[in-house]
Parts: sequence; structure tokens; C-alpha cells
Amino acid sequence: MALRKGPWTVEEDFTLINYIALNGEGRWNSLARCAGLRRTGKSCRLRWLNYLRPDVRRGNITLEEQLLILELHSRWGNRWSKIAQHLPGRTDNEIKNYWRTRVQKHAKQLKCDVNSKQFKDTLRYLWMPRLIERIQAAKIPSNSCSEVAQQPGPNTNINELEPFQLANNNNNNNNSNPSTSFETENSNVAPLSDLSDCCYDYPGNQISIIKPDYYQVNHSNQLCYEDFQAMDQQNIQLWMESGDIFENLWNINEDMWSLEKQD
DNA sequence: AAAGGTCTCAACCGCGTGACC
DNA sequence: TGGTCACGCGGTTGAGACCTT
Repeated sequence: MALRKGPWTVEEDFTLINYIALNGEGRWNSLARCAGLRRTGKSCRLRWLNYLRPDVRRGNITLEEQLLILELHSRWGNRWSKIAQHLPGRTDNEIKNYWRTRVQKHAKQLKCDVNSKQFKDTLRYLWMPRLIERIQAAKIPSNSCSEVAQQPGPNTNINELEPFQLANNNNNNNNSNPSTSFETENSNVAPLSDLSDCCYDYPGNQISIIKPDYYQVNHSNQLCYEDFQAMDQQNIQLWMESGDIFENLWNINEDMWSLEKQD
């Protein structure tokens, strides 16, 4: 009997779910045989872990998750499964895809290598503080979200830009119409960093940078999240204590631009 | 409306590791 | 000790959705 490849059908999914519900997971090769699936054990395992498992969290990666991914990747590099262990319900595949499609894309747009110090600095000093700022903003009641989003900065629409866009924006300072010069986020990219989405994801202002709901219920991740929390609060403290956050972002942006010009 | 380009993400592949015989 | 098997990980691919012209 020839093995099947390619996308799974609803019937195959149903068979796999039922079989695992009755017999549990593991021993994937024999599971595939016994369940009557014309798939390799490997394929069954992947389908189950990345898609069918009931605790798989689907949908947009939240701001907190983005921040955590950036932080953990800076520590561990491409250790996707290790990183995934600290994001409940997210799979290594999903995180890997996020990194490749979003983060590496931004590196490409900034014309620097994703492993270069320049790009790592951009992440640490532009992107991550920017995410923290947005997470903080999202903590404000949803009816004042729009006010926060429109808070004036050095650039009138600075709060609508991704960090990499700030760099690009500055890149185009000589452009007679800067407001239209920088690249915009591709609209088919999930609006992960959109402020309004934060409000949507955490209705009633329940969002918390310290302990989002799904971290509170997952005790196995407590240690990790405490690490993150410590990092996070330090960062927030640093940025909040040292003056206007927009001013800081702007200054760093200029530094990054100088670095880029030196290269 | 259609053609071509770009992006996303599910799935595959190859390899390393550990358990067992 | 070497062979085999199962499993898990990270890298890569390709179909289809989406966007642009």
C-alpha cells in the first residue's frame, strides 16, 4: 500500500484524532499502521503536534509572544523547540515560520544580515522597546486606545510604524514627502502588532504585560515567564526612567542610521 | 478581469541522538 | 560494541492565498 504525501484530508485527521483519543500518542509508526493511515509515523506525529493537538493555540501571535520570541531567540538562536516550550500552545514550526516570514523579512528590508550585530541591535533597541511600548499602551482601557495610538512624537505618525519602518523612514529623510516614503507593512501579514488587535485579544482591558491569562494557567512555564518578567520590567523601567520613550526611540533610530551609513 | 509576483504556513526531508537488543 | 529503530529538531519546499499592476 503506497504511502500518501501532501496535505491531510478531513477523514485522515478524523482517523488520527479518534485513534489517539482511544489509544494515546507515541510509537508513531505502529500508530500509523494500526490506525489504517497511509502515512508515515513521522507525518502523523507532525500533523498531531502542529495542528490537531487540542492545546495548539492558533491565530495571530500576540505582542507579548512576539516580544518573548525576540528575547528568547537572542538567547538561544534557532532553538525553535526550546523557544516553543516557553510559549504555551505554540509549536516550533509556527515560531520558526514567524521568524522567517516576519523577522528575516525586516532584516532583508533593512539590507542587513539577520545575524549581524546591526540587526540584533535594531531588534533590541528598536523593535523590542517598541513592542513593550505597545503592550503598555494596550493596557490602557480600549476606549482610549485611539488616543494612545495618536499620541504625537517626533514624527506625527510614528506610533503607526513598525520599528523597521522607523529606520526606513529616517532612511528617507531627504525625500520631499517622508510620510509616503517608507515601506508599509504588507497588508496580508497578520496584524500582529496592531494596537487595536491587542484590545480585541484582551477585551475588558484584561491584558497584562506581567501575567497574561494563558501564562497564569500554565504552571510549567512559571520559571520561564518569571525570567521574562524580570527582563521585561527592567526594560520598561529603563525606558520609562530615561525620559520620553519616543525621543529615545528616535535617537536610537538615528544612531542606527549612522551605523548603516558607516557600513 | 487576468497575469504575474509575493507571502504564508503546512508538510516534508535529512540528520543527530538515545534506547534497546 | 555495533546495528536498528523511534523520535525530535532545524532547514527547506511548494501549494494556495493574497496582492499588485
